[in-house]
Amino acid sequence: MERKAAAPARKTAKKSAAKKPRAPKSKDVSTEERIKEAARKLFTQKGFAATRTRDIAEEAGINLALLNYYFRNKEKLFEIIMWENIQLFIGVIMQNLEGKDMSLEQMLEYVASAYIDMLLKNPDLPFFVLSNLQSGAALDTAKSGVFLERIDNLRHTFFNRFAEEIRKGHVPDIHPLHFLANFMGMIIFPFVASRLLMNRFDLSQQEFKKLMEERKELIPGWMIRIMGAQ
Amino acid sequence: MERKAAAPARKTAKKSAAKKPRAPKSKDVSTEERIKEAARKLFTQKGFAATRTRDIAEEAGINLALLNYYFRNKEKLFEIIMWENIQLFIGVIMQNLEGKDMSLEQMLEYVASAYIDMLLKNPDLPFFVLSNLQSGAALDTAKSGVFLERIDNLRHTFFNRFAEEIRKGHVPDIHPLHFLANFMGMIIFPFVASRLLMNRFDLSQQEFKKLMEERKELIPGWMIRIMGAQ
DNA sequence: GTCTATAGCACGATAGAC
DNA sequence: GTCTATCGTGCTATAGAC
Repeated sequence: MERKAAAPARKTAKKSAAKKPRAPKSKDVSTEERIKEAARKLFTQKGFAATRTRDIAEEAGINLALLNYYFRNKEKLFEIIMWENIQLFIGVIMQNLEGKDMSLEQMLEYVASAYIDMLLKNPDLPFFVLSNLQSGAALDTAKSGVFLERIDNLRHTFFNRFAEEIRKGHVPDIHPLHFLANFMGMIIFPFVASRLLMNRFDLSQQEFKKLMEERKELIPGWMIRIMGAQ
Repeated sequence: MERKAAAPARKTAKKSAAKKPRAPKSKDVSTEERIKEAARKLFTQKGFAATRTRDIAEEAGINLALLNYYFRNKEKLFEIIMWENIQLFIGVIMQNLEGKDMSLEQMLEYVASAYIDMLLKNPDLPFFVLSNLQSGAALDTAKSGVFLERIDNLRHTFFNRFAEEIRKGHVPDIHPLHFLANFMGMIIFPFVASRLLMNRFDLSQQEFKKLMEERKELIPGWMIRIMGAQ
C-alpha cells in the first residue's frame, strides 16, 4: 500500500542532525549552562514550537533526560531564555544613562552604538523578543503580558529622558512615540530584514556588517535632523 | 503512579478551542477558499510549527481530512499562504509606479501611505514574512532562498527608482541601503513593536492607529530631510 | 466532496539502573 | 548527575464509507 511515511512532516529537522561528534565543549562549563546555551541558540533561531527538546539535548551534548532534570520542562526552560533575551534586548537601552548628564545627541550616539554592537553579536535577538512579545506568539497570550509588565518595571532611563527631551525643546506637536519608533526602527529594522536587504543589494555578510557599523554614526545625525523644529 | 499527563505541553491551545459553534460562514465561499482563509489567519499569527492542521480545519468549519484533499499536506498549504503573503507584503511597494513620473517626494508619499494602509489591515504580516525569509525559520533554509529568488524576479520598481534617485542627486557617498532601511524601518517597525510601544506610551488600539495614520504624512518629510545633502 | 475512524510516528516526559 | 529505555499522547496523513 506504500504507506511507509504517515507523518513525514519532520524530515527537515532530522536531516542536519545526522551525526555531529558531540561538540568538544570544555568541561569547565557546567552542564546546566551548556543546556541553557544550546537552548538559547535554538529557541532564538527557530522559536518555541519549532525547537525540539531532543535537538537542544544534542546541541548541548547531553542526554535528553538531563534537560528535565535541571529545568522542569520545555516551557520552563523557554521562559528562562526568553527573560534573559529580553533583558539583553532592552538592557542596552537603559544602562548607565542616569546621571551621566549627556546632551541629547550624545545619548543618541551612545545608545545607537551600543545597540548596534549588541545586534551584530546577536542578530536573531530582535526577532525573537519582538515576536514573543506580540500576541499570539509561541506562548500563551497571558504570558506576554507578564513579560511586558516586568519590562515596564525596569526603569526605562533612556525612554524617559528621550521623551522628556522632546517635550522640553524639540518639536512640540509631535508625539514622542514617533521619534522613538524612528530611532529604534533605524537601528533594529535592518537586522530584522537583513536577508532581504543583503539579497536586494547583493551584499556579503562582511559588507552588510560594515554598513551597520556606518549606521552607528549616521543614525544620530539623522535623528537630530528629524527632530529639528518643523 | 500518578502518571496521567506525560505530555501536557499542549494545554494552552486546547483550551480556547472548546466548542465554538462552527462559524456561520456564508455558503457562497468555496471550501477551498475557506480553508485558505483559516490557514492564512493562523499561520500568520502563530507561524508554521505552532499551528495545527486541526485548528485550521476547525477555524474553517470543515473536517480535517478535507485539508489534505484540497492541499496535499500542511507544508504545501503553508507555502501557498507564504507566497501570497509575500506578494501582499512587497507588492505594495511596486504597484503602478513605473511610468507615473512622480517626484521623489511624491513616490515616498504614495508608498508610505499605501504601505501603512496595508499594515493597518494586516498587522501581523511583516512579522510573518520577515521571519520566514530569515534563515532558520519555520521552513527549511533552502526554501527561504527560493522565495528570495522569486521576490527578486519581480521587478522592484520602487527599489530601482529609489536607488537611482539617490545616485542621481542626493547624498553621493551614502549607500542606498541606508535610506531604504530607514524608510522601510520607519514604516514597518512600529507595527512589529506595536505591543511594546502601546504598552510604553499607554495607548489604546485606537490611539495607536491614529498615530500610524499621522505617520503617512510625517515619514516622507523626514526622509526628505535625511536625504538632503550632508 | 465530505465525513468518521484510525494508522503510524515523533514528541515531551518519566522511570529506574548506575 | 547522568544515562537508556519506554510510556502516553498529540500530531499529520490516509483509508474507506457515504
